[in-house]
Amino acid sequence: MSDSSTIEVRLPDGSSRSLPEGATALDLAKSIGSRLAKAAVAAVVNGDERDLGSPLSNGATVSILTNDSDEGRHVLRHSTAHVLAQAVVSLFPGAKFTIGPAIEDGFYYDFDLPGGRTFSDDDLQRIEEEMRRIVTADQPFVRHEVSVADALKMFSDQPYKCEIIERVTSGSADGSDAGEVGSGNSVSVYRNSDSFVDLCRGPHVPSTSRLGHFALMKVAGAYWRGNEKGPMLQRVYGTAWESKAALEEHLHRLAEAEKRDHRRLAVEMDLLSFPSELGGGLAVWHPKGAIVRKLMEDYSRQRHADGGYQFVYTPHLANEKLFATSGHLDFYKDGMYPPMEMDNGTYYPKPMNCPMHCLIFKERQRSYRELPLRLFELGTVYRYERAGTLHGLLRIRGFTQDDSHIYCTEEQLTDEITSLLDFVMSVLRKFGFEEFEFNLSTRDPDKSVGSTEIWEKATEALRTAMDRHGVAYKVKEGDAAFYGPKIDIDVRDAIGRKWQLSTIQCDFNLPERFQLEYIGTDNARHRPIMLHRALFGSVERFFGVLLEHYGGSFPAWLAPIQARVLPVTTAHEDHAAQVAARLRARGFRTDLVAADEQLGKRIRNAKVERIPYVLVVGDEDVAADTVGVNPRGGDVRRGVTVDSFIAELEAAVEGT
RNA sequence: GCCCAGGUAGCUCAGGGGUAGAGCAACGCACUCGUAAUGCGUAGGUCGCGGGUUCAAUUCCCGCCUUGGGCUCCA
Repeated sequence: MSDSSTIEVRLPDGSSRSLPEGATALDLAKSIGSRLAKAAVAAVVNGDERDLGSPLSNGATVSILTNDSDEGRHVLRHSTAHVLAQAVVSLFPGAKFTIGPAIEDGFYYDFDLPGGRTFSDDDLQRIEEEMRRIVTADQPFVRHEVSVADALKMFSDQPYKCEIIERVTSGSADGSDAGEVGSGNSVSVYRNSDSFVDLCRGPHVPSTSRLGHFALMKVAGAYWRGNEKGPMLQRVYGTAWESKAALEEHLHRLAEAEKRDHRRLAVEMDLLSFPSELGGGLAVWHPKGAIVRKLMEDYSRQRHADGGYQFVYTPHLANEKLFATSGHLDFYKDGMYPPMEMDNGTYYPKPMNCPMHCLIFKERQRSYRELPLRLFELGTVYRYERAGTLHGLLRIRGFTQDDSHIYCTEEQLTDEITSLLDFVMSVLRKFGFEEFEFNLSTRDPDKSVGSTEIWEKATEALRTAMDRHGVAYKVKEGDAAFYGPKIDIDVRDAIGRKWQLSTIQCDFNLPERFQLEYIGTDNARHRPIMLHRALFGSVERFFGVLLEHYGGSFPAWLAPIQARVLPVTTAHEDHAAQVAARLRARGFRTDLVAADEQLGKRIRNAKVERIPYVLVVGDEDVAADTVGVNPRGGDVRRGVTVDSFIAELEAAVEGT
């Protein structure tokens, strides 16, 4: 088919196309269609991402990356990061630039500014203006392969780039370095003006004019290579999209997420607060937050009772000897509150409940007939989180785990984990989560206890359980806790964000340390295996996630107030009070707001408070024993009998 | 802990070297109203805390506390 002057390339749909020899990926895109050529940002040639300007070879399989695909946006963002670096280098002579990858929804670039200078918000504006100038200048991104020696010369005034080059070529690079430059004896660089060249593996868009729908978002500190002891760099975050509309949509999504911020909603809805007098990372629950929390906890207790768990309570403090035995003082001391001295002993607030549950197990001799023994506690723990990491309810210092420790035999392990997966998903579904992702964390040989055999057995049990369920999972190598492998379960919330909530962890360390034993059928002593598991994880954190998931509009069964009764005028207050009393008698959380203000205002207030049902009673309702029902997110219905509303509310509560 | 940005009335925020302002909320009065903000009035602040510069600091400078965004860490 092809002679010396044409080449043949294969397209993703299986078809082939002839092109003149020396044709580039862009030529290919143009030959397919002008719209494709316009949207093209890079190409995938035989599985590798390449610039559009790269010549194609005969027989290559080629697909064009367009700017509205994830991969295409990635290229777009990476190129925009380069423009950011170029702008900073031109505005801040002497600035050292380090790395600047594309990330979810955007990109960042880290800089080391001369004299430890930092960026201000004004700087960000100037940088953005300079970036727009560069985009308008339509500078081509031109790729060059250069030898390591030449690259080192080229970047002689850029120590961070030299470090990356050296690490890559010495083979000690990790993934992020390889991502910057590629690997081998030569490195690739991209030049897009006489004054700016950056080390990069590519690919990039053909020219800066292909960019433009971007915004710089914020400036933050970041350590070089993420190392706390390394230099603190200035990181500029930005976002970039293929079109103005996509950029605006993204900014809109951010604004929407901000409206759902659980800290904002917690104040607006009077749910809880973090008084500074109390200390960082410690919350107090106001009545409306407390009722929701109680409902969550009651539900959890009910499900655990149904699931064969036994409830226990343990104290908040323990003698240091307990945490020495459990190993927390060896492995977890940095995460613990400082000790207090009393009665010639040293006591610590507990960072976990497991050691105390082990004491309960150990308190008397156990038989195999008791296993699996499932101990459950809503146990409040205290962890010393570093000040800069605290974040509303999502990261706090005092929190309550829906914590359980299951003691079982090796043979029971797989079954137990299998039923746990059901249990977890069933409980989470009750809270409106439908999408789950599973992660299996395996052993880190440098930070683990226990024999290889038992790690393998436990990991296998976790795998088997997930396979039985047919759930897909990702493996995170080396991500396990020191005491055993685990399954972490992420959920997607109503606006698609991912939260890690539940965890199921195998532990063969604590049974060892506490010398836990049971008597088997063979009348001999055996060591049980222990499972740690939490569904909410932390009740506080789960509450925060729920608040954002529902955007404050709790379903009827969880809403602090389920129905509010509003008399149209003071003349209707008696009837309104009767309606409210009837609802309360049926166990519904109901209140009444008297006619001191106009009806419209009171309805508005109820809506702002996200109350599921607003009931209006006026003359007609007094006469007919009815209410006007104004449901959240629905239409007003007049003349509904109180009894039928009660049935409706009952159904709404049951249904969720 | 480190980098950046904040801290002004209960909340959201404006202001700015000459001892402070709005909207909402609160309170009072009038209005009694059928589905998302009635009107008028009153009260409310050591402008985060401490120090410095100045005739004068809420404003400028320094330190601390605290909140938020990141880094690191993590439920």
